[in-house]
Amino acid sequence: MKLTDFESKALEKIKEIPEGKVSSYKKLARAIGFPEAARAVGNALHKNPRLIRVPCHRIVKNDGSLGGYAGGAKKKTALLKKEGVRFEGGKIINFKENLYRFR
DNA sequence: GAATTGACCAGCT
DNA sequence: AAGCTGGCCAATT
Repeated sequence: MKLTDFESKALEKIKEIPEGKVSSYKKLARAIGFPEAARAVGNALHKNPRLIRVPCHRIVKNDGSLGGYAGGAKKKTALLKKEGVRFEGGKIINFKENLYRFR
């Protein structure tokens, strides 16, 4: 199954996120070139090429909430926790500090 | 090719 | 502060 340009770009951008950092769908979309395509980005990740191919668990909502995960939100939280991101009630505590900015 | 869907976002109530 | 509505985008049916 081939990926579309949009998905490819999104995945590439996500790939460059370092461990322990997170980003939002909106910012990722903006990095790609579609500042208002957060929804499309989320969708691209939802029908992920293969789970684990890209650190999609490092992408959360713009508000700091978890959002969703193809393998289960639980897994997502666990992974992030393992990487050093702290959560509280399903939301990131120092979201801003763990936020990775694309260039 | 049109309509529906979905891991979102911002604004309003 | 929490919940609802409308709006944007690409992929799928």
